[in-house]
Amino acid sequence: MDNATRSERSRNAALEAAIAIIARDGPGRLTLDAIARESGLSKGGVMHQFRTKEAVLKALLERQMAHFEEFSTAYMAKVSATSPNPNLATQLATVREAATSPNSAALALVAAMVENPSLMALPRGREMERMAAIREEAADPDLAILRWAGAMGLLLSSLFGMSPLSKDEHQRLFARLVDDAQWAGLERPAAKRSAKPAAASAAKAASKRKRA
Amino acid sequence: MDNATRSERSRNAALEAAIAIIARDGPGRLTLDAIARESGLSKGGVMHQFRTKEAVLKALLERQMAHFEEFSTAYMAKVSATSPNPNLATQLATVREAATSPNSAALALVAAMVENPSLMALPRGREMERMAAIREEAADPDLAILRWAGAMGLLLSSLFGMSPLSKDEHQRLFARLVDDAQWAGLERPAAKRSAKPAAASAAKAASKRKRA
DNA sequence: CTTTACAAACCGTCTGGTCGGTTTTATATA
DNA sequence: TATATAAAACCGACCAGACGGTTTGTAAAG
Repeated sequence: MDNATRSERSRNAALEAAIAIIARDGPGRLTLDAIARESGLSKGGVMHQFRTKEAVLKALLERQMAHFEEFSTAYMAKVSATSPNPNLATQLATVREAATSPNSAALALVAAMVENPSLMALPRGREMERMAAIREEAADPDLAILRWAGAMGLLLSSLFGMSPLSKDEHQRLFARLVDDAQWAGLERPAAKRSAKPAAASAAKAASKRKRA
Repeated sequence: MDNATRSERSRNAALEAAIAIIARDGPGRLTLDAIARESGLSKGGVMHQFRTKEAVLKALLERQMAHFEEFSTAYMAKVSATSPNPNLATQLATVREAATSPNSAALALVAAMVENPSLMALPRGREMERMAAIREEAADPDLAILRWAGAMGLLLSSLFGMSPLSKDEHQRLFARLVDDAQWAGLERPAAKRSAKPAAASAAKAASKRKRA
């Protein structure tokens, strides 16, 4: 086996093991020894790939971010032509993806924040860019953010193991969040002037609607 | 000093210390020694009040649940007469309260899930009841849940230290979530029959206002 | 005098990290 | 092609400190 791919396989095995441990035993049980046991590597082997535990967490985070970045850009390419708010659509789809896939890589977030909260700076930065993009394109920025927040609520509360919702409900709620048509009724102007709330902006929104 | 109150003061000091540690250093740094240091008690003293670390976590959780329970019932009493959906209103207000107060007792949740995810069963159970109540009273149950999910998204993402929102934005978004008038435009029937989406159901929802 | 609240030293285990050595792969030379 | 050599991947014993928890002792409350 090629040396580079050997390394990569080991790194991968370690990170997969880490995620499995977090999902099964909780983030508090994520130790270097546990990773070694779970991955089949020796502790020395793990330490050769990651010089410290923080390095593991960082790699986990970056891996997860890269994964969703990829998903995002692919989805974005699909909808950017047809949707009036492709950034929001993409983010909602991405969050749904994260919430749906079992052993979601999003568990990396939990682990990072447990061990070293300052690691959250990276994902937070990325999140800010995305929110800005969502605001930018939205007829009603706050409403767009609230739809995004709704998706995050569904994701995080299930990640926390405290979501009281069934799979079906989850799916249905996400579907509604994604569907622009269902939110067109109450868009409000971007602030600036007062304006009569519902009627005017609703008409405006309806006129530019574009459904698949 | 009375013996009972002496105990209570110690217990309290330990729990306060625990929350301070979680907020400052992250849940991974919450140890019995740290609690002893932070609270001024000796480790023996802490262990006298809580026989195990899990007992600390449990007490922390129960304390937090009791706190928000109290807030909830008080708020509920205020609005139950005037609001068509007092449960939703109360939950939104409670979540806002949790998100707003610094060193939110909600940090107990994070700590619990780190150390022993199964502890989340208690809050999850309580949450299910609340969601059921919200659904019950809502003209458009899914929309109500989504408003609740939005609030949770704002809370949890700031709890995670990954909220990109400013205080002002936070406040404004919560205000909009709470304000029923801003959501009246797009209510949809409780499923059952199909119905023409926006216009018809909006009118219907408006007409039936209060039913309970 | 008994019970309760606390202190402090202590114990076995686990944790993150180090280190010397072994095996596997890559490269150079003949 | 065979061989010597360097470099990378990997192993597993080891270490110091931190961890959850126990034990023993003491002062205050009842």
